[in-house]
Amino acid sequence: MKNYEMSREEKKFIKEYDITQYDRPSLTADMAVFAILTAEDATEYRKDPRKQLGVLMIRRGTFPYKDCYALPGGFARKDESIEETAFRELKEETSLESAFLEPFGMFSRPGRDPRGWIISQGFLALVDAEKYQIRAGTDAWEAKWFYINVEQDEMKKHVRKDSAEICTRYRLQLERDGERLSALVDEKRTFQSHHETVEYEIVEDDGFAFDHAEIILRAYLSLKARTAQSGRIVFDLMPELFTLNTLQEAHEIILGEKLLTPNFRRKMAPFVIETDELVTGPGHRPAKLFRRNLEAFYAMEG
Amino acid sequence: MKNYEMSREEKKFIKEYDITQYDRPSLTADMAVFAILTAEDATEYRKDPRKQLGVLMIRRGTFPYKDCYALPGGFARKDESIEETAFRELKEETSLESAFLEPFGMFSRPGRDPRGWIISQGFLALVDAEKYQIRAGTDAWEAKWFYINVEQDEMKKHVRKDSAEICTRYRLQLERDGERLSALVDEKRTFQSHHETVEYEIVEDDGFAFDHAEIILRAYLSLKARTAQSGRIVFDLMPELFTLNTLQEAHEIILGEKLLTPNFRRKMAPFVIETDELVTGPGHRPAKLFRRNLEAFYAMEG
DNA sequence: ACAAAAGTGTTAAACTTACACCCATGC
DNA sequence: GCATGGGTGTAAGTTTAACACTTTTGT
Repeated sequence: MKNYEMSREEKKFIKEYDITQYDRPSLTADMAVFAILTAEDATEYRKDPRKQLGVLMIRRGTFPYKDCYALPGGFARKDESIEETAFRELKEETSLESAFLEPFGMFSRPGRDPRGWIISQGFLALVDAEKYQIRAGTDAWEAKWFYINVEQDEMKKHVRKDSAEICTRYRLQLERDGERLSALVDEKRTFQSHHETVEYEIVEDDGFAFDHAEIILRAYLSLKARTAQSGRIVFDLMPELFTLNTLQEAHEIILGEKLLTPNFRRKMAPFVIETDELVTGPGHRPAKLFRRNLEAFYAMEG
Repeated sequence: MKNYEMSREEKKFIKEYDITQYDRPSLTADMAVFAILTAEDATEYRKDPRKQLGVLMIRRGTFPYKDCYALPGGFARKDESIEETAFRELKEETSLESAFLEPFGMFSRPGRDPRGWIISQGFLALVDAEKYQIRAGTDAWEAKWFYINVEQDEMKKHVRKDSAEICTRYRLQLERDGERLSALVDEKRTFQSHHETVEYEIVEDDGFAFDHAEIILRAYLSLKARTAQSGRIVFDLMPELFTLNTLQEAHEIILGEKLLTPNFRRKMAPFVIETDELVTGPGHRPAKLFRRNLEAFYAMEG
């Protein structure tokens, strides 16, 4: 409901405006869909099955990058916003109706797609694996959950009086059922003339389509950063009811470090509400189920 | 340096691939350039001139939105990334060589540009006003600094057991030399089926081109959020040497609240280095100049 | 002298961290 | 019994928040 009204002159201008006279890119949305997966290791009595962070990949059936794995995603249409593209594609390719879905970066490096000038909005998507996992195996798009592993491989640091350069090499590895994708991505933070810039470069790539190794890495780093900050984001990986230990495991998997249980529980206490329900595990005390405390999430400033 | 090699078959596919068969958008980069401006109020002796947050706007000389104010920005070229577009345009339109420049959102709502399907990557840009301010008055693009004022106007909150809706109305006002632009933008956070979404809508718009009122608001909110979090970002609004009071004022202007000086100084102490230089002000003790402590910025993890 | 800004010190409250400990369960 | 995960308490250390206070300057 804008107050702006076009004059006749302006209407004429618009009518005669030829947008095709300029080069235009194609626009896609690519989703890095994460979930906490339960490893299908042989579990001994009393020992909980190990959990891991998983990312959803799609095997490409066509050129380019045929038989490589790519992120779910697709081309934007004229009559939708890029967020709508992302939701539509997520639904089409995974039949998931709802998920955490948030743009985290634009990928537009020249040459990133051999078909031409194609830019991509990267989305970070989080789903509850229990709700989803079953469908993944049965669908027709060759979707597959991979276990993801990111290691900080190496780091060079040059800090001088008024410039700095910090390079970090990340090793990204996806693995499942003997299939293995891996890549090395360099992150370069430069500080010069009092401003910081960050650049990424794919140094080595084995099995990923396009620049999707970089997209996955950056999605993961953004997930990790947000987990470290407030932890709120991790709730989006949980089902409606969850135990505090499940939540803690999710935090630990994302952060890559063990947390102290008593402290973790105290920190989370305001954001969860205890329910009457219990889950029994083999050989140990049953755990209480919790749900989100929406009021606490939205208590601030108001 | 990717390991991926194309087969002959694939090369043929690529050669025959016609990207023009699909609809494509035009892509622009729009920059919300912020700086701390010194208000040109008549200042009494001993009283420091008031400072305000400023945004750089450009008066449009052509349709559409002729005579409205728009953000600096422009169309992306085929052979550059969107970050390069942003830097190029910033330089072309403001002759600034360096600035903090970071993408913060993609704007792609259908109908946002009457010329057709045009999407825009929003950038948050921060510059040191002292370095810049002089050029602003003399350049040929009708660039102009506006004082920006954002008020949280109204808020509706409905939090139920498993859904929530929080609407906030923001009043955005830009003002300078008697010229005045204003807009109302609604923010709607929805929490449903355990996931949160955020939407923005321009409810009222007076003087802004396109959806730039929304872009400015979201850029400001992102600046404010990052200031509240760590405050590191505020250094990008400072010149090389600055007093702690200048820095504190910048924080206060962005956050819209007074801070306690002793606490602020303690918090900033690790990130600044004292220099020998002093600035004298009228009628009060001279202030020490500080510069950034890069080592502290990059001390973590390594 | 005095008003304005520059800058320091002191304390209580809040939060974080680390560790020690008890509980409930199924084999 | 015992290993495993579920769950609580407590004390030390650190950070934050609030306020009182001294210093230096130009007119």
